[in-house]
Amino acid sequence: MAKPKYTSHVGMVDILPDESPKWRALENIIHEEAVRFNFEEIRTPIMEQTELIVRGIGQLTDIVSKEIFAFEKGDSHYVLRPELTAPVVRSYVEHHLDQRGGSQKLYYIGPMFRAEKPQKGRQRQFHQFGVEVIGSDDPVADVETIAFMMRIYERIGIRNFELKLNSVGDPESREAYKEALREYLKPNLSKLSEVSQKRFEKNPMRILDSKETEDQEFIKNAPVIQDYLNEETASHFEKVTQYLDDLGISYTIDPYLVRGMDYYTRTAFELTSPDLGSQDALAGGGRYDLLVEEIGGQPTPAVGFAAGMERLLIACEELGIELAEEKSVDVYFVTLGGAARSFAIKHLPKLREAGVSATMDYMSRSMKAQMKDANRENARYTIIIGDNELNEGKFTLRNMKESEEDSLSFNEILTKLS
RNA sequence: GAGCUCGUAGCUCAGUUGGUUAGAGCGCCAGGUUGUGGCCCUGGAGGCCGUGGGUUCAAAUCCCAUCGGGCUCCCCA
Repeated sequence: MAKPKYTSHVGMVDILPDESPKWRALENIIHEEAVRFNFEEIRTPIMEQTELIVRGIGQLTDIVSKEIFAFEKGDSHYVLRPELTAPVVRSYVEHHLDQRGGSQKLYYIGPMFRAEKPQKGRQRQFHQFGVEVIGSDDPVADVETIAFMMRIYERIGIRNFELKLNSVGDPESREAYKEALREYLKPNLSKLSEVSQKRFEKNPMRILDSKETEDQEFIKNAPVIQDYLNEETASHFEKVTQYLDDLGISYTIDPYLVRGMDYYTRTAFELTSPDLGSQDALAGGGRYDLLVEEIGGQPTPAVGFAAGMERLLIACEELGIELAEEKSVDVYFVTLGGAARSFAIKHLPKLREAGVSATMDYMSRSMKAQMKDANRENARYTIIIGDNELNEGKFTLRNMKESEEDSLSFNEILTKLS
């Protein structure tokens, strides 16, 4: 097939009419559950200042170092947002949302951008939904965040997954642990992979997350952060696990779980699914108690997660879960001749005002073609209008499923359908 | 950034050791039925065989390059 002159950019896909209903169904579920959890929606711009993303996520992360779409215009440095935690925190600080009182329970749905090579479950423009609870230190916030995430999958019917949990420590225990880790790795530093060596000074914990083969034997026997958590952090983590147990949410503790963004502290979690292939992370998140201050606000604890919507839909596909109902329309006007067409166009609004979805042929086609179109559109009823009907003021209402017809006035039809 | 693999109609795919006007199913349009959809029958439209170059009397088919898709590694949603 010859390539069309214009195509979408690599890794940026159109959501076509056959696909969009399931997206809307998913969005509706997220909005509904958010209401039940009393989370409020926040919408931020697609672009942010480059500096915010670099500072927020971390200079050395993969996201910032190689996956960002950035450009300049005049003196401004724009970046297409690769994730939404840093932008939401920016908004929180910029608009003093702390002044609304209490903790802010925010959620979002929207497109994100990362300049990666696309593959299954990975696009350059993709969609996430997520939650950010800003202002609470309480393990309840961690667990409610996780519970919201799990609730979405539960409601959709995706149950085949693993929730991995870890604590990456507060600043104090983290420093102690990093020191121990450096101490442990130092003798073999030159044997580690290049990436890991680069991370050694600034972020040795990411080494634990390494998939490089030469790193594995050192990771295997590395000290575990749990042994370095101070009392407060350990007790926070224990409360999180206890609440999760109370809720019947099962998880596995993975002491080497380290997430891709530098801002995480204490609770970290990740949800993976065997139905996804190699890009198996459905969702991930954790606490980021230092980020608000890093971005210029008051020291404020926070926790959140982000979930990939394409990946969720892939899992649905694998599991045979249909999110959207078949398309349909209540009424299709089948018109014969100009008078019938002008009658139809005048009466469409009356049906719609009554809450009945209604359409008609736009192409002046034969009756047979109109009936065929009505069938394709999955119309519940056709209203057939010709000269006979117009003269008598009675129209043929055809039930398409039952293949039964009635002769009724328009008002009778309106009453019957609304 | 690296590897593997695939590009033929809107979609899914045939196309023999290179050999005349490149095919099927589905979908689309029309007719069979001058006022009735789905099922059926008939017909039609729709192809620079991804693109460029090479080999050959002859290329969808062989070779090279290039672009695009899919999958994998890395990393992440």
